[in-house]
Amino acid sequence: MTEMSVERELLKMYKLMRAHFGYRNWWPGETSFEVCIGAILTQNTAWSNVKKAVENLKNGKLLSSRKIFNSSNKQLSFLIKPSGYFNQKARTLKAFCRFLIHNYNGSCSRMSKVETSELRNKLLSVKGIGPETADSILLYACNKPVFVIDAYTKRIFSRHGFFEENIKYDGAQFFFETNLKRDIGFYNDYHAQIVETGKNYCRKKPGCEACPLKGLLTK
DNA sequence: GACCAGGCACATC
DNA sequence: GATGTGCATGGT
Repeated sequence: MTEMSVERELLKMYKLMRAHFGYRNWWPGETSFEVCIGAILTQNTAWSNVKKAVENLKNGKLLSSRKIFNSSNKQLSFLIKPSGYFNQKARTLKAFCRFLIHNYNGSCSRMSKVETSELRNKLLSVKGIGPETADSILLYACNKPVFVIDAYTKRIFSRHGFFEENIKYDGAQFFFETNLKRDIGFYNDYHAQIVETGKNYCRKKPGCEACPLKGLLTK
């Protein structure tokens, strides 16, 4: 496939998903900070469970970088318990808040002023933040044009023949970022559409009958 | 009860 | 570089 036709195919897929699900208006969250917290809590976890954990943090008046940083591990892990992996995630939340406070005075908008690849490397240096979490924060909290890759992305686009399912994170990201115009709003909704498609129609035992991408399947 | 969910760090080969 | 394992809750 030529690069142009790859781009056309990717745009076609986006349009089909978008027509099916409508604009997703991602990421759920009232503030940039809440988006960051959600990005950490949703690691390998259903969003329905993350919502409960975030609600607990709100009700506990703990949804700020300094409050989280100063909370006890016991209190923090108890509040985020519904999202699973609560000990690990409590550590990661604190590490992120420490990072945010020490470098940007606790301000997400200040963090967002940092150049994209530099900020990505800094985020990746925080223990517990890997490529998907870093990119989710970059795109959805900091408004940077980075394409977020997840398990759904690899599954869907490998089934459609664009690459192998075991492709590396950075390889898949390079594929999308070189074939699609770098546009924050577009990347935002494209990833959201992928997640919606993956959740509903492209699980490991797929029920593809109603999938918006049905008919395009090549594998 | 098995399987999965908007991953990541670490050990081992 | 590839592969395996622990982390943990809640929905299907």
